[in-house]
Amino acid sequence: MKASTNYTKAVHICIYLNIKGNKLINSNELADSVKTNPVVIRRLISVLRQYNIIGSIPGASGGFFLKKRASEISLWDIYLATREEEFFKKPKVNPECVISSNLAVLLHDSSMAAELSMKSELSKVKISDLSKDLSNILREQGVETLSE
Amino acid sequence: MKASTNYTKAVHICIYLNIKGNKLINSNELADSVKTNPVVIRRLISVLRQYNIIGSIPGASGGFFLKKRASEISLWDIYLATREEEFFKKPKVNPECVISSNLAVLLHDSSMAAELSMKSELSKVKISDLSKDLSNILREQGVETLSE
DNA sequence: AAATTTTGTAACTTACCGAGTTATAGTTAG
DNA sequence: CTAACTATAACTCGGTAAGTTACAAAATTT
Repeated sequence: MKASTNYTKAVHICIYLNIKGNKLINSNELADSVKTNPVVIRRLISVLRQYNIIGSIPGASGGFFLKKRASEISLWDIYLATREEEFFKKPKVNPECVISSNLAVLLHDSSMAAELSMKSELSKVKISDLSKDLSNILREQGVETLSE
Repeated sequence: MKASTNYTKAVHICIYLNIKGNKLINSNELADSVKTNPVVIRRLISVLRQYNIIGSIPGASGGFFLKKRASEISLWDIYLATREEEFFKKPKVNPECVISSNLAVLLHDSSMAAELSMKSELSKVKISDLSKDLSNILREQGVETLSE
């Protein structure tokens, strides 16, 4: 499996946009929240845009917004958008070894099945659910400020 | 998800040991097959040993062997042994952001569920199955030499 | 329409970490 | 006792995710 924090960052961004409502949020504000660089945000969002999860408006007072309702964006959607090409990363093939040169084929089916099995679980959870969960956590913590 | 080729390498090693039968195989031979360094092999096997998948015998004419029958080692066993601590890698927490500081909690349940959902799929496939699949592939390719 | 604010992206740099290497202590066979 | 191994610590190397700089393009503001 390929390393990446993109999944987690993408969830963060979606919850942020959801909480802020219908306002356009720019990459600077998102970068502050995620504590990273605005370019990193724009790069990640350019992928999420291809998957129709986030929309963007360029130009002065432009910014980003959820392209779908939060109840229509699942963790599986975000997983699909941010996942790496290969589920299990393969080491370089040793052509002199019959095992090595056939490993990808040998593992293909089970890898696909394993990845697909996550779909049913991750599809259950929507961004709207997580926003709600967050509200509850903050209420328990005595924090009242969520949106402003 | 954390990057690592350990899962694939571990499967390779197990198939290799299985095909070679009851002989002890040393880290040099395994390293040649996987095309890596003997230390890399020993490091990986030291983990697999903790999970009772592979055994080792030190000293002259020592080496490695499958600790269980190939039909009792599933891909899930190997996944468990070689997986990284966290299913989805988290970026560093921004304590000033209520989303960031609660993300791990928010995503915990669905991450666990997703990972566990793979169990049923990966448990189905045993090292003995893969060895058999490999034999079939090689037979189709007209290659006769598997063990020696 | 000029100035300003923002996205989009390419190109470069930095930092981290998996992988590879070196070195050495410990273990067993012969 | 020596040779052939494993076990593991400590170090280096290299690839790549992340961060940065730069600037073109787009839209708003004045």
